[in-house]
Amino acid sequence: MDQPPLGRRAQQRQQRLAQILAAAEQVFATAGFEGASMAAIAAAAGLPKANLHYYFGTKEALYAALLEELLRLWLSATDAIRPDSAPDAALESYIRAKMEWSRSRPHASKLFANEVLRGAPLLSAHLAGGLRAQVEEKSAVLRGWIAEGRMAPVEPRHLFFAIWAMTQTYADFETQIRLVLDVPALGEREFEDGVATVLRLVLGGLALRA
Amino acid sequence: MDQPPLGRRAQQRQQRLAQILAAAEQVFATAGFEGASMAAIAAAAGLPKANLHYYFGTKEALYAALLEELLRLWLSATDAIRPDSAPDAALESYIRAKMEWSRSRPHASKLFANEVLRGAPLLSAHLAGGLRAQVEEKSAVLRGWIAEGRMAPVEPRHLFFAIWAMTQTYADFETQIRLVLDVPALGEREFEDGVATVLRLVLGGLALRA
DNA sequence: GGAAAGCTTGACCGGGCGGTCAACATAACC
DNA sequence: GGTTATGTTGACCGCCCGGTCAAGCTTTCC
Repeated sequence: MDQPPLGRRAQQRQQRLAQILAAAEQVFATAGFEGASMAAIAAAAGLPKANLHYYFGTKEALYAALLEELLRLWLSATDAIRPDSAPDAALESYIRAKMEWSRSRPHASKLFANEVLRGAPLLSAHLAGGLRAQVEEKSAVLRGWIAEGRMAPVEPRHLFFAIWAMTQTYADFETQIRLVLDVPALGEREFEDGVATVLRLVLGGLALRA
Repeated sequence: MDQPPLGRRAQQRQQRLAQILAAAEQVFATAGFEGASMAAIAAAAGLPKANLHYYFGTKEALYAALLEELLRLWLSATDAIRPDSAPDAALESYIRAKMEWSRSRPHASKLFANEVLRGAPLLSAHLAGGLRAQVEEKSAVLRGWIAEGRMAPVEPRHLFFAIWAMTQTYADFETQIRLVLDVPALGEREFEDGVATVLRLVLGGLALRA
């Protein structure tokens, strides 16, 4: 919005903040809030520990800042679901976006999973607020499609739960999937198979496919 | 297998072990391994902390014992999937069993989720061993059904990932589901809707339903 | 150029953690 | 009943954690 010349100081500050947040995302995601130590995050960021406290104050504040930032991205994925969309194309686009998010930002997904597992102490307000409102809005669209006979009848909110679960599992449970598939890491192949499976279940289950 | 008379001492020992494991399951599930403290588990069990160490030695040993016990139950749910079963009945039975497990033992499911999120440091051997073998075995059954034209072609292992994700989400992400649905707790109604949704997606997606 | 404001960092602190132990209590065995 | 094996527990320990701070450094502003 407003960046006049943006002085050298402000520039370095932005970079430091991003540097710390990136390190925190990685450490928090795999260690959880309690398991992560400020020392470990500092080491991952290549900065002294006291520096993190200068910018974020407390561990919890750093964690909260990270969650807020990621939640903004997370909520912006349902754009394709609009009343005038074609149901199959809209859902396919949504599923592909979710899957791509799991692939490109697995740490973010794991971070959410950790937070929700813990009872979402810092996120419950957002879940009951912004997320719930968005689900209600998009559910209304789906109910419209169902009423018009354009897709099979389902409880739309539970459909969202199912889609979230199936797509995020490729990030959150990556370890398990990797070990069962006996591959060193999830690659193109695995994600393509995953997308194909999820699309088949959702589109097929909703009678949006031959 | 072998319980002769089973003396008073051995009886009390069994009870103590169960008592500690039950408390540990609850605390580890919501706090994670690092977040849980032996003091908290002891308090939940109504025993002094030193008593837990007498029976299990270390925190990690207690955690490992718990995981092993729960894994045994977890692996016993695929019994319905056999070559001579009807695909739709077998998968429906499997899904219902998984969903019931999420409902009756949410702590156990959360415990697994926590462990896998952390990279499964204590479970990776079992995942690459027993679980993988079981998935391969059951996948072979599904491939047989597909070859006979009794269900739509899918990568069976990814189908399992999808079913696990959809069913376990009702335990692991219970907080999120509860907040989005705006209910104080997940009850019969919510689980029935969940079962119906998962069944529709899986059976419909695999062309096992009208 | 000099003062003020913002940033960096090693050293330090109290508290809570997992784990230990010695002293005691209770059950089992002859 | 006395001896031994097993269970119980409060008190304690060293360690690592999140957080603080003062001293020094760098940029900004006049």
